Amino acid sequence: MSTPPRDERDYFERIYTVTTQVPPGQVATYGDIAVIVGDGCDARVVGHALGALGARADSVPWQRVINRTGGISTSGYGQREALEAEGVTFDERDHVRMASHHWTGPSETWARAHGFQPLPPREVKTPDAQLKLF
DNA sequence: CGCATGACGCCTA
DNA sequence: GTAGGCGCCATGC
Repeated sequence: MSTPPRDERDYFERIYTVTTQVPPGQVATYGDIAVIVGDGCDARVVGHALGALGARADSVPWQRVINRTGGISTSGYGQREALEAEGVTFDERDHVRMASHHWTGPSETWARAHGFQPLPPREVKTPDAQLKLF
């Protein structure tokens, strides 16, 4: 297939759909959502889409989407409060404990069924891995 | 059609 | 580890 035209630039709808898949007690980064949506989607676009939720904020768990540093990018929406209510824990720096709550992405079956892409495995930081350049 | 903005991310100092 | 700058894409005017 050359240049997947897709149906339309339903980036917003796709972003909302993927975000809804994030289970309670877990969080995903804007970049993660962008990768899952694929098709040129970018973390910036994800933030834009979530910001445009409006009344649909009640149907989409936007609170489970945070920045790559594990911090809350929003302000005045009680995002941290909502996450804590789900069991998400924060450290002293107001950062989510990603090691314990970072979403591993949708199941391969679900992703393919909806035309999305599963989240690639994250590199596990190990002391030995640093020495293994190739 | 071009400029400015934004709930981001990566690199460098 | 913290601070600043550039790049990314889509949307709105």
